[in-house]
Parts: sequence; C-alpha cells; structure tokens
Amino acid sequence: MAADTSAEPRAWEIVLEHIERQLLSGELAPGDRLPGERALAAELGVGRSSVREALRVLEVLGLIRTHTGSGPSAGAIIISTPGGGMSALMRLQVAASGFPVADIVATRLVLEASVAGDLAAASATDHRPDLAGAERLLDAMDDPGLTAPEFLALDAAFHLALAEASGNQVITATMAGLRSGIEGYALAGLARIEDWHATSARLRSEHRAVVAAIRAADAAAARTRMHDHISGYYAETSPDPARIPA
Amino acid sequence: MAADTSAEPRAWEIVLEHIERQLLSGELAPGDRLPGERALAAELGVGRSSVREALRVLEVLGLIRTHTGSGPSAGAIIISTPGGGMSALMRLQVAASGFPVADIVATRLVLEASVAGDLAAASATDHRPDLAGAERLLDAMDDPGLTAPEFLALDAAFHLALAEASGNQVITATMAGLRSGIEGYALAGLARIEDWHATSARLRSEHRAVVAAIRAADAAAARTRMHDHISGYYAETSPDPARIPA
DNA sequence: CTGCACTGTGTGGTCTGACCACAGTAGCAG
DNA sequence: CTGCTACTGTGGTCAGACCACACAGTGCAG
Repeated sequence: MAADTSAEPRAWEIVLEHIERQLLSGELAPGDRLPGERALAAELGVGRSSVREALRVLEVLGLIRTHTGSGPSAGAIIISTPGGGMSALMRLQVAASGFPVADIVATRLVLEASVAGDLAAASATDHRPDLAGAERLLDAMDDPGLTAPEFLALDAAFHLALAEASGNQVITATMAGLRSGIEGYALAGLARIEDWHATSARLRSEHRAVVAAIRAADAAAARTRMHDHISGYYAETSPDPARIPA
Repeated sequence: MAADTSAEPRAWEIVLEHIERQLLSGELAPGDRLPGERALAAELGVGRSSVREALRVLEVLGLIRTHTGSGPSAGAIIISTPGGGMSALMRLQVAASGFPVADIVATRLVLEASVAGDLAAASATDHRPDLAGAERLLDAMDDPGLTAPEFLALDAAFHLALAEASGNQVITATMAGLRSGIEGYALAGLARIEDWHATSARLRSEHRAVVAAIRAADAAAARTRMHDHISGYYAETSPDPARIPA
C-alpha cells in the first residue's frame, strides 16, 4: 500500500516506451531502421529477450517488419500497416468472447453506411472518389465459375475498397479488422444459405445499386442501400435471427 | 519457388495459433488459467522465450493478464479487455503516423453520433438505456475547481459511458482506443483555447443537450448535437482548421 | 580485366540454463 | 491452536550460445 510513485515498469515496457517516444519526437519515422536488437538491449540496459518481446508486440501491431540477413532491407523497419494489427486484435478478441459477433456486425453497419454516404457526398464535389478498383471487383464477382468462398473474398475486398476510397485510414483499418473477426462466421454462415445462386445474384445487384447511388451523389440512398445490404446478408446467415442490429 | 506448403511459421506464431485454436474450440475460456510458460514450451516443442513472446502479444492485446507468485490468481489468465489492446494499437499507430489524427476524429464522429442516435431510439422502447453513470460524470464536470486536464478526463469518461450504455462492446472499445490515440493532441489543444471558462461552459451545456435529446427519444437531435459537439471542439483546438471532418 | 565462387560479417530467430522476486502453502515450533 | 519459517512454483529477466540468412568483400580462374 506504499505510495509507489515509480511502479517499476517491466523491461519490455521500457523498450516499448522508448520506441514510442522516439516515434512521437520524430526521431524515428516510417521507413527508418531500428537499431539492432543487441544494440537496443545495451542502450537501454535490458536483456535482448526483453527487447525481442517489445519488438514482437510492435510487429503484431503492424508497426514494424523484421527481416533476417544483411543489407538495407534487413533488421526491424518502421512501417505502418494498421490493418494487420487491427485484424489480429479483432480475431483474438472474438475468439476469447470479448467481442460478440453481433456487435461487430453492428459496428460494420455504422461505418460502412457512413462510408457510402460520404462517398456519395464527395461525388457531388470536384474531389470525386476513385471507384475503379471497387468496380473491377464487382466485375470479377460476376464470374459464374466462382465458388462461394471465392465470392466472399471478393465481396470483402469490395467493401474494403470502398473504405479505402473514402480516404479514412482509421475506418479502412477498422473495417479490415472487423471483417477478419467475423470471417469464420461468414464462412460458416454459407451453410445456412439455401440457394446460393439466388443469393449471389442479389448481393451483386445490391453492390451495383450502392455504387450507382454513390455515383449519383445520392447520399441518403447510398447509406440505406449499404445498410440494408449488410443487414440483409447477416439476417440470412445468422444462426440467431432475433439479434439483428438495427 | 518450390511448392512450400508449410511456410515454416515462427516459433512464437505456433504458440499464438495454439492458444487461438483452444480459444475457438472452447478449450480455453475467459477466466481460465493458461499452462505455465515452461509447460507450454515443452508441450509445443519450443523454447520458453518463444512462449513468452506470444504471451506478451496476448497481454498487450488485452487477452491475458499475468501475475507472479503462486495461488489461484497467479500465472496467465484469460481475460477480455478489448479496450486496452485497442488503445495501445491506436496510440502507437498515431505515433508512427499510420493514423492521421483527422481520420481518428472523423471516425469518432461517426461512431458517437450513431451511439447517440441509437440511445435515443432505445429510449423510446422499454429497454431504456442506463444513463445514470454518464450523468454522474456530467455533475462532476460542473465542479468549478476542476483543472482543464481533469475536465478532459471526465469528458472522455462521459463519452465512454455513453458508448457503454449502448451495449456495443466493439464500439465501446474502439472509442476508448480512438480517444487514447488523440489524447496527446487533446491536451496539446488546450493551449489553443483562449477562454477556458467559456469553452467549459459550452461543452457542459452541449453534453446536457445530448443527454436531453436521448432521454426525449429524439434520435435525429441526439445525432446532430453529438456531431456538432465533437466537431466544434475539434475545430476549436485543431492546429489545422482546413481539415475538419464533415 | 572480367566473372564467379568463397569466405566474412552482421542481422534476426531460437534455445538453454540460470537467477531473481513474489505469493501461497505446508510444516514445524511454541 | 497460533505464528513463524522454509519450501515450491509462478512469471520476469538476463547471458550466452548456436543457427539460417543475406549481403559485401576477397581472391582465384578464365
């Protein structure tokens, strides 16, 4: 119960905070190479294993990429791929029952409807969003030879492409994570679909309708169409139809 | 270019996947204790340091909590505190310039407006949301002796309380993370406020207005009031007024 | 002089063994 | 029965060793 002002951080936390500080101060920036593990350990007065634990965290969080060997691409390099860390977080939290699937779907609903509305609004300005990538995916989804899982992968890529078109990296990364979190459920839900051919046709038509609303700069339509699209698919594949997010 | 089907995962990934599998299969559930690090290492045929790297990741992600010593509370225990992992992720991504602050604010805007609207809609049903905690925070914010940082802390808690009242754990955790990511900016932005007394009064009045709209089951008003509340504060404290999320 | 094989060096990746602080528990002394 | 003392097992940390890898230089063969 003593008034411990220090709290004695663990060794790996020292490393993490050191790197975070250097990141905030600009001493380290994306593209830079971190000092070697041995050098970092000596510099901070901790063991190499503690350094490695911190680096492992940074790697999973999508902040660094490590390569063995020598040369300019070797070592730990600062990157910024938020999607990876978000996906790992969501996947594991779902696995540990920290995130109910229904909440993930509800969040996706909110974000995607907002993205669709924003894209439509942007279409009315001179900063028209680039939907070429998304539409290429829609064309690919028209291939009748696709299996259901292949179709779902393209579907996920389409939704992600819309998020990217919105330009909001946080929403893009979050949606990538949300999608990863429910990927298992999405695949399992396929079994609940009676007529895949009809469902696929409906999904494709809904996708086109969303894009059309965006291109027409009809924000309200874009929002509701995206909302109904996701909500409808979830209702069709959910094992518990009672708990459908509004 | 040989057809490597294995790809030889790294040792710590083996551990991570093992635990994730056990989580998904129900073999491990929140509250359970993981085997000791030495036992896990022996069981999976990896070194203890590799096990520790995986556990460190799980800890930062908010999936386990570790305690030294002996007894029922010692060891690594499965928990589910998504907020922690989300906060670390956002904080570090902001530090590494992976997440622009403007995108975080924009995301917060979307989520909080949605939360406010949903709470208002719920107020019209018999499942009225519990706003007692949020209102207690509002009362605390009326204390004229508060410093600006103290006020901001209560403000953050208030917004989080609303998210919690919505019952969506994903949104709650995400908002906690978003908030952590821009905490530094929020504190730095205080310097840009000319008349803190007036700003504080306005913020408090806006908070009350949002809660009033929720209680009145006026979803549209709740949404717009929350939207304007956040957007307005950000406009006041942003160093770059040009980039205000719509 | 050119080109290729070889060795050198530094990187992350991993394992092992050791020690520490800590907390509960069993056992002993009173 | 009470209270103290070792004991045991936990995570936390460190040091050292070895490996695979990839580049950089060297030196020999042509």
